[in-house]
Amino acid sequence: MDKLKPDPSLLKPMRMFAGLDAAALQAVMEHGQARHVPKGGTVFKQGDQATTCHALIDGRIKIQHTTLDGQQMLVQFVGPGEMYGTLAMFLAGYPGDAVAVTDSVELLWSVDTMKNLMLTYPQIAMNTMAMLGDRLEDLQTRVRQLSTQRVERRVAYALLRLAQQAGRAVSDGVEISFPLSRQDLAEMTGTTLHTVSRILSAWESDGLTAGGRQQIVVVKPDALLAIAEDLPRPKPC
Amino acid sequence: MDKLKPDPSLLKPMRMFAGLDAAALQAVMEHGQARHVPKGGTVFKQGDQATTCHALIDGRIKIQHTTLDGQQMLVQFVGPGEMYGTLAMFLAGYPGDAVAVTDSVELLWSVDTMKNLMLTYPQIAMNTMAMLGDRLEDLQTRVRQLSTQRVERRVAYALLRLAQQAGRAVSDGVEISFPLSRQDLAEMTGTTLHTVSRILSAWESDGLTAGGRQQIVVVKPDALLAIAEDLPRPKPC
DNA sequence: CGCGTAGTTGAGTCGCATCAAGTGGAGTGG
DNA sequence: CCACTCCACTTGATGCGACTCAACTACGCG
Repeated sequence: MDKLKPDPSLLKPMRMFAGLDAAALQAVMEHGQARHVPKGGTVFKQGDQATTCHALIDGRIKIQHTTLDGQQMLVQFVGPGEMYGTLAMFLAGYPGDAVAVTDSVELLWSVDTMKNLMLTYPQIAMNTMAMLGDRLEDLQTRVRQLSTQRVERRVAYALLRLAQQAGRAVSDGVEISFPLSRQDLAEMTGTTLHTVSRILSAWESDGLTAGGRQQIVVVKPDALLAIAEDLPRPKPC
Repeated sequence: MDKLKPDPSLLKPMRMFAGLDAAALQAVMEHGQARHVPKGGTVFKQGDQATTCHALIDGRIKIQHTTLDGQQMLVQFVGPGEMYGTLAMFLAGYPGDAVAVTDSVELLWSVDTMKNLMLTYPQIAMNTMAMLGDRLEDLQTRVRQLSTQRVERRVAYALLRLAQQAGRAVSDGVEISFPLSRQDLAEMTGTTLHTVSRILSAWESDGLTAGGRQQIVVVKPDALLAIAEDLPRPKPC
């Protein structure tokens, strides 16, 4: 909860505030506040009255839903520069939990403040709609995959996506740059940790991936892509 | 493509234009145009450059995605008073096909016009975001169901939802008021028409539903609800 | 009357969830 | 420094839901 020095240039690369001039960015920044969230800390909880919306400066946050019967579903991983909790502005409460998977730094605004900013600078509203549109497309992709694709394909797709969003080049490939458990992958792809574990074991013995505890390295992205797109598998070399 | 008489009061009950005064509604209406779409007619096609957004006055439209490999997915049925094709304002092209399942009447605006209206009347943008938020919630429900629930539950849920949105009271229950095939239900719930057919046959012989060709009547909504929520099944009466 | 489209129903198969142990590394306390 | 205890992960065995393949029926329309 440390108060950090505000700096409008932080907002510059954020899609939500694209196209705003320096004065507007200054105004936005003045209405928000920065804080630190420790690893494992909760930013907001599912069902809570939505009073704030958030932008991640550094770290990684996961958004997770819990159903009435205890089933978990991982909605998304949020990286630096991305907004989260914005949906709550238009709904009764937060639709999921937000938990820091690594130490994180975020900016936050009250919902009322952000609504006023949107009315003052309609461009923010337009940008937000574009972001919501993208998320709708994403979710539709996910629905389509769940409806029509095998588990292995979905896991391959999820892993490639994570590598792209949060990959870090290492000696033998691209490593997901934050702790990611089999359970997380299972919740992202709508399967069980058992099945994910089996799939990763198989891939590992084929040399497609490597990794350890809560940590995965994509060694052969092209081979994974072939699985994700259901191309005929190349020679097992 | 008949030109129909514009009437601002048509917009009054629409969520997208909630909170606008008469003058604003008048302005919105003046920029749009009405037209007729015959049953089976296509309003827009997936991938087309998005140039228009739409509101349904009367009839029923279905929004459908087609994947590269030919798989179909039914995204939603649109009823009178609802907007569709709005998402396209923020994306490259229309994310799906829009096809009239009955003779329909719609209003349409060009995307540029609507964007200008949003900048002039930011309330429209706020309302649109709220609608997008609801759709996101819907899709998340769908993802959750696909991940965790059996087919029968999903079909029961879909049917109840349709009955609620587009139900018409008839002598022996509530009838879905537009032609709905098993294939449609299958595409909505992520299964095959075979499985849907089996399920409906079973329900029909238990007296939960009735129906014929492209037509379904919900006879015992409470029993269906029990299935949708996975409650212990009551006595087979 | 014949054709096309919508729906039904059976048999066979298999992907994946479920149940059930068991392993190994990381952190903790003695 | 070593034993203890989690917790993430692995791996086998088993069963079943639902997809696939394949006929077949019935309705509606020209």
